[in-house]
Amino acid sequence: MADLDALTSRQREIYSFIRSKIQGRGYGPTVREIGQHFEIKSPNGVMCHLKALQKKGLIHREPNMSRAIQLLDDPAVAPPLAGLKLVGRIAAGQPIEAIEQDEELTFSDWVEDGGKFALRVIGESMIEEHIADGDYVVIKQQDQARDGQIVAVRDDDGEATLKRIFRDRGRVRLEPANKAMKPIFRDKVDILGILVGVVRKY
Amino acid sequence: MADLDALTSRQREIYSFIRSKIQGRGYGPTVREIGQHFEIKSPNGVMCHLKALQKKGLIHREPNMSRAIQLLDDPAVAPPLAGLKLVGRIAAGQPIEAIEQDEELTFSDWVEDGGKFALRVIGESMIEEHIADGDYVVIKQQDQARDGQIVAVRDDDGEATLKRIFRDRGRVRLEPANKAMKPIFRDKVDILGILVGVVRKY
DNA sequence: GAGAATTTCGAAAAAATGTTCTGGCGTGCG
DNA sequence: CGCACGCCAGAACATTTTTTCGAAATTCTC
Repeated sequence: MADLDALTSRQREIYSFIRSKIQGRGYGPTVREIGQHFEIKSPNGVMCHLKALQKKGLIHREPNMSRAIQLLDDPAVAPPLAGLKLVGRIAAGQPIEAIEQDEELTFSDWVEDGGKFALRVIGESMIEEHIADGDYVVIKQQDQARDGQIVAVRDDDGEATLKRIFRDRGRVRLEPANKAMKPIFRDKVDILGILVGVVRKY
Repeated sequence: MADLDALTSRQREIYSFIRSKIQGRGYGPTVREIGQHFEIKSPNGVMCHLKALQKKGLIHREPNMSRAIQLLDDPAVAPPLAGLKLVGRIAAGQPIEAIEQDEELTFSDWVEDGGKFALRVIGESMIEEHIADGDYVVIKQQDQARDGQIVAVRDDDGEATLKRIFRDRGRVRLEPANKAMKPIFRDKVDILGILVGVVRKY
């Protein structure tokens, strides 16, 4: 990635103006449009900045062509990963924005890789695992599971159910995480996938 | 969405040429560029098609401006939402892929709107709300909160802490969701935001 | 077949746009 | 201080680009 630090503040302004135009309406600004927005009365003033941006590798231009500005590190090509800034600790007195955030809470691993789906939790059968009624569980599709894993299985009635799985002398034991409920035993179960995440929305 | 069926084959060709240019290099073609590509020797030939496309509502043009073509049903404006298929019930015997999925579990509301951040939960203070150690909470930044809401507040030591908030005779009571812990009272608290989501990854 | 819509050509006018040159102002640096 | 550099004004020029006018071939419809 091109280092934005090497830009002057003016150049950064102009760069993001160009970007906003391209993303906002689908085509970039002309030299004069840029000048008008920043109250630069001479096209040459803008030309200087464009040349600087070009030299620093942020944009590419075709000579003698109107609006022919390409953004080189185009985020449209590499769409922003769906993520949230992960703020682990809050330094006293500092605004949140100032905190160093080198981590992100991303959902791309759930969304992009495929082979996963979500299921809305009904009931309290996994409440001791802190999976509550109304939560969503993210399930990775696979038909095998190891002992002790939490799996989504297809129940007798065709509904999906979430249980911890154990093999028990040739049979399968499905154990809820709720003392008020009893484990169920089956000779064979239809595993839909294993639990990889929980999401709750308020 | 505009019905592409109403287009002649020529118009469809030209429309997708414009689209490919915009998406490929970031700026659209000029009238002449379109003409050159389709071997239309007169700019007016192209103008006709552009006017037709405009009348049919597929593009928008600004008069007297070069390359000022906007695609109206632009899919780049509505990027694919990050989401998981939401499978509420599993029909017996059918493969998962075959289930009707009209709902999705999306994270775009957390990611796109801004003003939100994530915090890793340390400890068991909210365990009765089924927010466990190691979970991530999604916080919407705001400095006000209503009684009973779960909020992230900046603690004395500068750390963030998650508590349920109540106003109690001029003072603020912060109540953990854990019987083993006692509520704390403060004259004034620094609210970082309110809880809007919980995410757990296995 | 008449008429409308689609498609194209050719030429020319008008406007927009990119480019270059000259000059000026300020800031930081050796 | 001289000098490089960022920043901009103003004017002039070359090109590109849009737009219009007039005309025609083709296809489709009523």
